[in-house]
Amino acid sequence: MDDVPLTIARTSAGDPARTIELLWRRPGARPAQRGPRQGHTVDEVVAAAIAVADEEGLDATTMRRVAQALGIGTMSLYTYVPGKAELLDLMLDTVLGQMPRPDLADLPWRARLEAVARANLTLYERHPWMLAVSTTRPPLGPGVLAKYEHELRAFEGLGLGDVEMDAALTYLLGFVHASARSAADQRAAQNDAMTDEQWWAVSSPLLARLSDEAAYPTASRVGAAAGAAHQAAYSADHAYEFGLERVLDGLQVLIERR
Amino acid sequence: MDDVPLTIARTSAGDPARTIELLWRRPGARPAQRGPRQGHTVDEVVAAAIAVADEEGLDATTMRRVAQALGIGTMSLYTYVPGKAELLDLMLDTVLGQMPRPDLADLPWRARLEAVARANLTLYERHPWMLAVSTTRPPLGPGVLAKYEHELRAFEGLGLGDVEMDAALTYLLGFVHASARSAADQRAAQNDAMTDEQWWAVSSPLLARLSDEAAYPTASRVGAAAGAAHQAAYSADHAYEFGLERVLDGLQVLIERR
DNA sequence: CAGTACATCGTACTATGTACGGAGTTATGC
DNA sequence: GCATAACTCCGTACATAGTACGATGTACTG
Repeated sequence: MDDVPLTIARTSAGDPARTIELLWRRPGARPAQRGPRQGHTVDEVVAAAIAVADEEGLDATTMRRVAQALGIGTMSLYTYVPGKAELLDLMLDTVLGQMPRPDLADLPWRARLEAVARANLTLYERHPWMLAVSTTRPPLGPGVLAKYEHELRAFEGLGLGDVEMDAALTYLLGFVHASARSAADQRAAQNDAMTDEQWWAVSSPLLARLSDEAAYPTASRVGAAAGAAHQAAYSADHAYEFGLERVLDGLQVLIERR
Repeated sequence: MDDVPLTIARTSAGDPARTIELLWRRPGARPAQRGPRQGHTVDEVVAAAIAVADEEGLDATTMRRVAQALGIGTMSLYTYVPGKAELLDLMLDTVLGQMPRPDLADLPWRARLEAVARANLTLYERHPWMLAVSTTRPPLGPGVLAKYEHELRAFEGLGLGDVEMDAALTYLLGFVHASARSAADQRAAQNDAMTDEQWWAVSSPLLARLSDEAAYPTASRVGAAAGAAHQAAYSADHAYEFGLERVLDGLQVLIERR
């Protein structure tokens, strides 16, 4: 505990110290002593940014847009956060901190892991913009740490070593992230539904190619079946359940070796 | 085969027909009949863009930068591709099309899947910018289709149904993607290595918080172990191997039920 | 009261994608 | 041969987004 090389990574190209300082800010912290009082708090800024991102997506979440939501000038925003990247870090940490964290201790391990996975999937559904954030390791803010603590607990008592616990959690969360991406893409594709004639306009060169060469027998067959499945409401959640079973079975093999 | 609802999704907000047309362009296709001949081909444009992205990252791969690499004016680029999003689609399809596709038929199924996974991981290592592309389903170009065909073949003979094959492949590729992201983040963090005094400046508020509250017992313990592991060269490939074993074990449980 | 700290925010700059139209080149049809 | 149309190249200008910089106003300190 006295030499904790907890990995510190950040999306921000700014000052790491300032990012951490903001992440771990306290409500009663010593405010500025002179000059006018700020009209908002960092919490309010972050909340406004999250609301805009949830409602309009990350592309629309510009400094101008967030400032507008708060009723302040764009450049005023920079008195709260040093830059956009830091704002993103704060947004991420905040939504992670807001996740429900029920006590899972009495559940069997598979149910615990399922609960963790489901909570993460729900998080992505509620905040789709998170998928557009590229880092797997945000800065170590209170939300990140509380989440990590809670989720690691789901792996306790399974006979895994510390590094294995981290790796197993990473594995589970990686799967959920991939599922969330896939589901989001599918929703986007459905929202872009094409008319039949548009579809034919797009597809005719493709179909010609497929017919000419029969170069893709397996892909044609499987793709057709998968495509048909994807038109049904079945798809995203079923794919998730399939994958989660694979994930849990894979972990079960490991756990039963202990 | 006569009503192939192959899912068509795209990163482009442009004309889907034009995207597909470009993806499936042929070298000997009928060129323009009038006006000066183009100085480059679409292939050359895409190759230049890939080279820039590989070398400098996706953020640096601006239309201006690609045009400069080709020695043409920025706006000339638009006579080859309608926009940046389409260029991205073309880049993606091209690198997928360039993947080696050895015949895996004589290998046992786990080795086949390992080969598929490793090829995908290598692809991300060679083209890290791919991680910044958000879609799980690029447009159906020749590269995407050839890759899909090749990879599905690795799942043949395992007793899986068509939809299951697609889901299993999705599951495997999702894992690889997550691993690639994690490895890339780690490389980035190492390249950002902080001096000891920078580290203390950043970490002291964090350590104070951890010490004050002992609120994160598991996270502290596991995070320390995982952090230490991550400082070693061990980490990324070991995490990948750990996860791949889980993936394969999880699939094995399924396959052995058939 | 003068000086300092601090909040607000307009202006201007950099960077990026691309609409638009001018200039030049090549083919077609009369 | 010429007018017209198709086509390539590309400069200019515009919209958008992040943010540096400094002017203005407010509140505290000695």
